Amino acid sequence: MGNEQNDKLFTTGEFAKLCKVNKQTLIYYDQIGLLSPAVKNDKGYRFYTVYQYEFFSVIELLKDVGMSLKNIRQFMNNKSPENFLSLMNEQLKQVERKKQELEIIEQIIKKKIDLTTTALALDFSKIEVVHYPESHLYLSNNIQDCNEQDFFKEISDFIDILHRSKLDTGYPIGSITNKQQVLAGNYTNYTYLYMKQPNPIEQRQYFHVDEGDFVVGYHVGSEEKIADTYEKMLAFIDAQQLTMRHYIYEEYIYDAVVKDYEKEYVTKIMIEVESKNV
Amino acid sequence: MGNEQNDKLFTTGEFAKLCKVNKQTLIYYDQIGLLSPAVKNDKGYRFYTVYQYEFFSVIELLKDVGMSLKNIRQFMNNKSPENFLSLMNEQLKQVERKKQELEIIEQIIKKKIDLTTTALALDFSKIEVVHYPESHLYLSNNIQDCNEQDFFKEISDFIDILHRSKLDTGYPIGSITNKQQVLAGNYTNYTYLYMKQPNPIEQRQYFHVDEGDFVVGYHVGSEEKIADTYEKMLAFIDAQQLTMRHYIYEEYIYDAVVKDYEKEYVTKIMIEVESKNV
DNA sequence: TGTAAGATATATAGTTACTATATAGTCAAG
DNA sequence: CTTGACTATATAGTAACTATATATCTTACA
Repeated sequence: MGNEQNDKLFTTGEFAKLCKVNKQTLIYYDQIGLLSPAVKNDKGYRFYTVYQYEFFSVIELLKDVGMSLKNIRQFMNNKSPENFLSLMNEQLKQVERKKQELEIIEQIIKKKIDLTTTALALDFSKIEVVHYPESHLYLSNNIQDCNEQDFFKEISDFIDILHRSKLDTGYPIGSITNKQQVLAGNYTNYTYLYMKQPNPIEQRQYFHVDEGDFVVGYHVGSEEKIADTYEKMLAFIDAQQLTMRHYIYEEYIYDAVVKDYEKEYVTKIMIEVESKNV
Repeated sequence: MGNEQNDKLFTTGEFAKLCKVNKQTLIYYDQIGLLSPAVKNDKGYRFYTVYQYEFFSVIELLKDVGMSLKNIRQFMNNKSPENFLSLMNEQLKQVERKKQELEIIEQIIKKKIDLTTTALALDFSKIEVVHYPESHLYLSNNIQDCNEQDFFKEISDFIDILHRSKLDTGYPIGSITNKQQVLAGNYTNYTYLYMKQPNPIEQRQYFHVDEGDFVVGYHVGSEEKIADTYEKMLAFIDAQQLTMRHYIYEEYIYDAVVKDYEKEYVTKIMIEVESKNV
């Protein structure tokens, strides 16, 4: 019958090397009844066959897709080609979900790289008029004059939908204030929260920001003193013979993620304007 | 100054709801110095600001890419736009790696679904001639007449390369025996191990299995009695006036992954043949 | 004003899937 | 017949939570 390599019994150490895992892991798998050696001699020594490698590699596969050892064991105690097939079909769906998640994470990371790169080149002391193309925003409910309770509920709901509807694009959460509030000096009584949607593919309705001119300035420091920056920007608008349109947009450029102290935070303020003489 | 929703302090419970995590998780994050509340009153009560949400969501992002809390904390203790940028660039690469891994897992699962579906429709008692197209195999070193030590080394190396070169296609590990051994009755003295490569895109050199006829049979039960099945198949070859060509291929159809007992395992045997009268 | 529900806090133990360590028994070579 | 390399079990440690027990605090209502 020739030699019988495939009858070779592997010791725990050898099999661990084959599987590229710690020996203790195999002992653990034996203990929890997930993968027991084909043979155990009278001294308690474990011996594995080469056929158990395929078994081990399926465990690895299922682990990689996120299955718990408990669930893997449950399946392994109920082996059949039919069960394996339905398990694999489930796992295929799971892989699809994971791929989608990674896709979203990738987009978010790319956007954060983009935004941070841009931010590093900015001069925060400058106030200027910038022409922006049309953009689409996903809005929260109206939060103007909200009390604390309601504000908590609204921001909570907003973040909820952002996640559930996969609308988190990596842009910062911005806020919209309307002209009346700003003119009354209520710079932080926001009307909406928003997140920019660069690819508004869905049927969902978005808030459209028209193409046009914006007076753009940056506030460095905590929100408490944002009035100073607003006043400078309003003076600039006056000097430039412009008029404010309906909304003012605020977005954090640098926040707790990249700066330690509130006094280093940077808020970008965009005031929608038009020429007075139009 | 209007109302100050954004100055609202969230209690641990509220902030946990906002972040969609267990309250204990926030306490844990505080304990390990990863995310501490903006305010802690004299009673030890924790209060978070809305700005800390962005911080939390970046932690979640980094966790999702596989970073440990320790490493996340290390970054968070060293905040700057520049560091954030380089971290994000690293994580982007990490996401690419993860996407590739998922791609491979997906292919393996799809192949296993394919193979199992096919297997369920097979009649294991039939011996027949099947025409197969050309195929490409990734081969182990020659393992003929190997002793146990060498066999361990070779199979270990083979599996190593399979993983490192991403050649695990989800097909079973097969074995090749040559004609001489089979004619001598040494059915299990294999010459090579192999894994089928359905998409041989690389520059790597593969073993080419020529298009042609194969006598295909199935052995049900442990390898010990495989001689019986081989003898039946050899008789079939004789009866059909065929001659064996150089190699015989063996692959597991049902193994420890889908069957509990060795006596239920199924091996597919493919004997390369040609017509005698050619 | 008192009290009870519901929140907060700390401290500790449990979970999963390992991983490391300590101690003791076993095997194979020289 | 001993030495070194292996095996075993038992136990503790790790990460990142999660649950539970006990105590304190806040708030809403009678």
